[in-house]
This record gives sequence, structure tokens and C-alpha cells, in this order.
Amino acid sequence: MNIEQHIVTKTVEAVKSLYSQDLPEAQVNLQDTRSEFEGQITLVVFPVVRFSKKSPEVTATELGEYLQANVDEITGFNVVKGFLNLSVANAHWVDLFNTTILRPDFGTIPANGKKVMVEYSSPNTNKPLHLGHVRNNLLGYSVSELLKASGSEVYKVNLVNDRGIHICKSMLAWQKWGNGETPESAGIKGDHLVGKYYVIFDKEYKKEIEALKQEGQTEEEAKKNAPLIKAAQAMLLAWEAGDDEVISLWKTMNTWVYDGFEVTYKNLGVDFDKFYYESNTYLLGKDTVEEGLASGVFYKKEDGSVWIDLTADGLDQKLVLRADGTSVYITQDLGTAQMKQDDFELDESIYVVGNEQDYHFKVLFLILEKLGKSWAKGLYHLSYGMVDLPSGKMKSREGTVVDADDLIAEMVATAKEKTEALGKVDRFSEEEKEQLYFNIGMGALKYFLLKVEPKKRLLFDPAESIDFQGNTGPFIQYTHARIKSLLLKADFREDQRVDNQIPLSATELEMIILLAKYPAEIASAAKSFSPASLANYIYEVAKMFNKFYHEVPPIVKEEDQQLKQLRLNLSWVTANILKSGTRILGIEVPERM
RNA sequence: GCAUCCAUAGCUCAGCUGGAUAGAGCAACGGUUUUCUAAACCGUAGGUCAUAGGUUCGAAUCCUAUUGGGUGUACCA
Repeated sequence: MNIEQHIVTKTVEAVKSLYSQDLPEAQVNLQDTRSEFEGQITLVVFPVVRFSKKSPEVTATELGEYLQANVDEITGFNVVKGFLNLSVANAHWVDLFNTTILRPDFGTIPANGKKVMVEYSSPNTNKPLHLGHVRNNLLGYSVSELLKASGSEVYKVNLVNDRGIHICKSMLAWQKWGNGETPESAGIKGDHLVGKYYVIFDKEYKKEIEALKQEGQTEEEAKKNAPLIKAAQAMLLAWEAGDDEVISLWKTMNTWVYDGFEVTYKNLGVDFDKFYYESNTYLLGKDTVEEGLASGVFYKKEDGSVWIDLTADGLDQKLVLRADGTSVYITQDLGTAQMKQDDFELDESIYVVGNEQDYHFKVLFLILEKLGKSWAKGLYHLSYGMVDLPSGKMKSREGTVVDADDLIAEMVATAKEKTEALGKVDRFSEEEKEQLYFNIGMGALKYFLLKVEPKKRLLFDPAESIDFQGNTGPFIQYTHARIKSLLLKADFREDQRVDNQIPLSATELEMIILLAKYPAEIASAAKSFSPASLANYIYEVAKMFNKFYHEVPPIVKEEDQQLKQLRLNLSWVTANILKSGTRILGIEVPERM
């Protein structure tokens, strides 16, 4: 039993013994003692006052005396207002360190038997990935890793939006103005090449709209009547009809895009267990609609369209099937949700999708619940905020989009520049250097994007490069490398335990308490789907180590073997936590830098 | 209009189910290297937690209203 739980139990006992009252455990409020006071664990006594019917100070003192007398580990206490600060014996902390934290499996959480799907990335195939997608990908990947670390079995899936009017636009523009250009002939990454034609389409389309407006049409009419958009719509129909030529072009261009995405995904370090393609799922969901009609959850209007009335739940009426019998977005998602469930028998299913779709998912989940799907309660929309530029939103048409590939290249280049300026890589081979620059650049980028709570908007200033100092990825990477170097120099052996009577400095004690929290941090970060909270914890650990490192005399030269071993053990655990913690964030920590 | 999310230091962000004097980083200023990697460490300065009420022994945190901003409200996806 850990010390906190023990104190809770004994506090309840104390209230019974001192005041003959039954104190619910939930009323026992423990927190870390603030560093300016003596002690490590603080009991907030205000909730107990109702039971003791005495002043906070008196209650705290009486509880303190009881706990000191009845809990072996507690060696003393002090009372500040309504706060009872408890001092726990050093020996207890050293024991905790030796028996729990130093175990090789520290930080691993046993399997919980839950099967969880995380759907993320889900790109359109008409243009390359940008910064918004980068946030999505990093978030989806690290949430998956987080859930794995907390004991779940995780399936990462990517639902690719490979069909529809958007890809037809690129195809059409390529047909008209492409002159047979290919990624090879143009020397352009496939996704960028297809994106180029998407932009051309848009430009030419706008010209046509202008021309029609000159002829007296309204903006709305012009948008509908422009020959290009009509041609794109015709192409979509041809695609749905299975027209050989269109399908062949579609396959070719999608292949270009996938080749391009593969490179970006590889650089981002993300992966998937399964791909779903909308070209395979877009007809899905009609069975579900039938099901809903049969059970009376849906109703049919005179024109044949199918609806659900959600006004009783504070939402709107929602169309689930068009009058002509074709699917809309939500029809498809109903079907896809069912398919995922049939494929994997999931306990939970996470959708990593931006917050502009909050309403859509609210509706989707509610409908599935109303259809009586038992698994609907396991669905969760991990909604994240947009990435803003100082000028506001990213807009592809205004050319203010931060391209993912460009950004990655810039981050690596900056990492190279900064590293070379520090002059620490003389003994690295060229290959090692490239690897290091890549890891540092991506570490800076990933940490920058992941340290912010998912649901918050995130500001990115392209003019100001991402920091490499302070609360950053490279700071954590540097701390890790530094520890590795220290362990190497000190001939560290990991199987040595020190005597629990060893004296601890304030920082060493604080470190043990912080390190001990790692498993709980993973669990709570996983529970709230928040890599950000884990990132902040890892930063605290790195910061704490640096403080410790500066305070103690050179460990390598320490003559007291017990003290030396203790400090090396602390360093070793810190490095392990930094490594496995950043691993969950998708960040690589180098052995030296 | 309705729905929903957000508002904390000059800037970017933390702040757990309400708990002590609201914390970091960057930027600014000052200091630390004959000592294990200075991408580090220590210090100074910087706040009416958007505003006004309310609940509470106690509110950045919960409730209400207001202000400002984002997003959504398609037989688009």
C-alpha cells in the first residue's frame, strides 16, 4: 500500500477515534507540500472541520499528533492555517525508490484487455498535408501510444477521403493543362503535383466566374454555371458510373498522392494498422438507415428523404438519406462506424478530428445511441483546435498555408544551424549528424505542437522559428543526452541499491517524489486523451534533473560510493522516464548531442 | 438568431475532482564554466486570472449574466 492511501485510511481512523465521526475517504484531501514549508505531504483539514467541530488549527494539530503516533513513516508535522504538513521519513522515500522506481518495468502498466481504435490523419487526396494535418497526425499518433502505454490494445486507422468533387477538380485540371506531367517528369513530390492542379483549377474556375459575371450573371449563378465546375461534376458522375478512363486517371493520381504522403508520414514518424478508403465506404450506411426506419428512430418525408428529429435533445432535424436515395456524409459515417465495430469488436473508438466538426460528431454519436448500439457509449471525438497564424487562419487560396514538407525541412535545417553553432558534433560521422539534426528538428516541432492542450487553438508564427531552449523538445533531448554521457563516464551499474538510511538533499527528495508519479501521469494523460499533460510532466522531470545536476558536486568524482550510486540511480531513472515518455510523444532522444 | 468552445505576465503556454502568497518558457536586466555537455543553472522585474454578480470557511477553477474572439448551424465532406 502506498503512503498516501495509508494516510487516508489513518485519517479516517483518527476522526473516528478523536471525534467519533465517520469521515468519508473522499473528504481526505492530500496534496504535495509546497516547497517553502517543511514536509512532503499535506492534508487539507478544512473538510474535516465539519466533523471535528473545532477550529482548523486545532483539528490539524490533533490529526497531526494522531498520525505521527500511528503511522510509522511519519516523523513530524507542522500546521499552517488549515494545512497539516506531514514529514515522511527519508527511509520511506529511499525504500520507495529502491523497490518501485528502480524496477526495470517501472512505468509500464499491465494490459487492461480493452480494444481501442484511434482514427486520425484522414486526409483528402487532392492536396499535400499542411500544418493543421501535422497537428492531427502527431496528436493521433501520440494518443494511440499513450493508450497503449496505459494498457489498451490499440488499432490506428486512417480513413482516406479519396473520392468526391475535390479530386475530380485536380484530375480535370491535369487533363486540360497537364501535358502528361508526372511526379518523375516534373521532379515534384506526387501530392504536391496533384495539389498544383487543384490550385490551377481554382484559378481557372474563378476566371470563368468573373467572365460570367461580366455577362450579367449573379455570383451564385456564375458559380453554378461555370463550365469547369460542370465538367468536374460530370467527371464525378462518370467516376461513380465506373468509366474506365476516369477511374484509370483517378487511380494514377491517387497513387502519386499516396507516394507523397508516405514520405511525409515517414518523416512525421506516424503509422497505421489499417487504411479505410471512402471509395469503399461511401455507399455504406444505407442498411443502418433501413434499421432506423424499421425501429422508428428515423422517419421518411413525402419526397422520400429520410430524417431524424433531434430537437428533443436540443439539436436540429437531420437528414440521413437524400430523396434520391444517395448517401450524405453522416450516412457514410454511420456505416463506417458499424464496419469498424464489426471488424474489430472495439471497446472504445476515438476520432481525432478538428473542432469544426463538433456538431457532426455530437449528432453521429447520438444517432448511434438512439439506434441502440451498445458500443456507442465508447465513441469519443477527440476534438482539437485549429492552428492559427499571426495573420489568422491558414487559407490555401491565399497561399498562407504552412506546408508540412516545407516545415519539416526548415525545422531540420534550423536544428543543423543551431547544433553547428554550438560546435559539439566534431566526433560525429556525417550520417550521425544528419540523424541528430533530424531528431532535434522534429523533436522541437513535435513538442511545440503537443505541449498545448488539444482543444485549445494553437498559434504558429512562421517568422519566428520554434524555440530550442527552455520548455522545448531539444531541452528534454539535451537533458537525456547529458545523463547518458554521465552514466557512461561513471561506469554506471544498474543493479545496485543504496541503504535506506542515506541522507537526501531537498532536491533529491523532491526528485524521488516527482519520479514516482510517472505511472500515474501516464494513466491520467491517457484518461483525458492528453499528450500535453504528459509533455508537461516530462518537462518537469528534465528541469528537476538539471537543477539537481548543478547542485551536486561532480558525481563521477564522488568518493562516497553510496552517495555516488544514489545519484547515478536517480540519473538513470530520469533518463529512462525521459526516453519512454518522449517515445509516447513520438520524439526520439539522442544518446549524445 | 440558435448551438458550442475559448479568454491567465509584453509573447507562447501550465494550473488535477474548488485549497496556502496564481506558475513555467521566451523576450528584458544581472550573475554562474581551472568541476561530470552553458541547448544548462541561479536571481531581478513583470498579473484586477476579460467584466459584474452568485455559491462556499475558501473561486483562475463551479453557476448566472455581459463583453470580445473562434467554430458550427447544407439533400458539401
